[in-house]
Amino acid sequence: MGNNQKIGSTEEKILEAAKKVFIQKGMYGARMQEIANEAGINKALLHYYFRSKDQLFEAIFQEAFTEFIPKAFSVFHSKKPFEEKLKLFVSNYIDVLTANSYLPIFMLNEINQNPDRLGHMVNMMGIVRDKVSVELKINEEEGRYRAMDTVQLLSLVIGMTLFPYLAKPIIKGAFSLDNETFHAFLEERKILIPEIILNYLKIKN
Amino acid sequence: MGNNQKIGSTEEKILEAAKKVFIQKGMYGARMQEIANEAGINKALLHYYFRSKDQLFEAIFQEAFTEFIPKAFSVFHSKKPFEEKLKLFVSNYIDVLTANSYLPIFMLNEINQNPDRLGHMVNMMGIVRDKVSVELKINEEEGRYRAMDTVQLLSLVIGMTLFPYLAKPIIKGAFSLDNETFHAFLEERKILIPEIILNYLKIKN
DNA sequence: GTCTATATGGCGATAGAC
DNA sequence: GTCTATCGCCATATAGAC
Repeated sequence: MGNNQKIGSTEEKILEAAKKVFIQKGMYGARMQEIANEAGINKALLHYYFRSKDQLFEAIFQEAFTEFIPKAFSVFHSKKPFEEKLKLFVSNYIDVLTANSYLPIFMLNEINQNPDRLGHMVNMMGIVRDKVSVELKINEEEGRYRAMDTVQLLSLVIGMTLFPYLAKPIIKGAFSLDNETFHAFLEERKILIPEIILNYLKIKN
Repeated sequence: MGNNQKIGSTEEKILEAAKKVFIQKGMYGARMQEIANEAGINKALLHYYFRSKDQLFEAIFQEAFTEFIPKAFSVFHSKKPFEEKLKLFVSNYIDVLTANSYLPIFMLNEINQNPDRLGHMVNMMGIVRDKVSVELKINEEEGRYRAMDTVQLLSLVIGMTLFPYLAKPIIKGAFSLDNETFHAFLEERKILIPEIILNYLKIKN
């Protein structure tokens, strides 16, 4: 393992091109010819490096899974206080998503069409839930937070954070936001989302 | 216009089958043969009723758009107080989604791959935003709510509500929820989501 | 490793009998 | 309206020269 392919190597050019086309068109909409064009090479070379379209797709999909998701959830493994973790997660997640804005809808769609692809993600999310559970419990027992189900909390935060990327064309179209305004809209959520959640969790004196 | 095709007519059987297959596999993953099998008829009949695969797809897509979306957002045209509208919207939206749980990921994905398909939705969402804006403004001026951007509010509520349907296999898999538990999880959100939003909006005395 | 040329199969679409 | 048979294309995949 390890990313010690030369930068600019043919294999890497193929992976870049395939990522772009697969994410844009999906597994069935993508064409091997288009990937070859995008990579500036011949169609037959794709089969030389990756035996089939399926295997090329799987390489892209797994790469997204093993790099993207862990990066987004890494904060939960730190030792910071819960409120800080929450703020950092949202902020960090928004940055990662902004840099890969077409990845989420692609991944969700492919997982829905073939749930077998879930793989390791299941374990990772389970660990995140357990860690968050412990912190919620402590805060609850010490009278700072109200009781709240961890799965609800996580899915609310992730839902709020992720949605603008999934519905980007709808939001931009329906509310006539240009790129700059849309970006500002996303940035604002780094503050807004933790604020809303913490405001609900915290018991007022 | 008008749904006065006989129930069980060939055309309706085709539409049912096409809806099922297109939603499951997407535009490019779907096969005309599979739709024909699902409808219990011959492949050639599909072309007799709908000239091409594209036109059949468009029929399905537009039906989802013109029935599903307006139903979900109809509450905002009523005269109830804002808090009630919010609660009804979330509750009603969850019911509509539960009855069509594979529709959202399908629609979002197809819109992302071809944003031209947005069509009328743009106008409808614009109207919803304007109505909500007015109500937020009144509540703000009368000192009950803090100031909040309408697009943020709408996208937070929709994001929280929609997300479990988009990530259904992930949530069920990662947190090992069976069907019953997952359904209870969804029901709980009818209360939770409005509570969180209103708790944030309302200014405490 | 990289290319051109070609094989192979599948899919959307049509022709034409009934 | 509904079927069977078939066309024509295009996409994946392979063969084989360089």
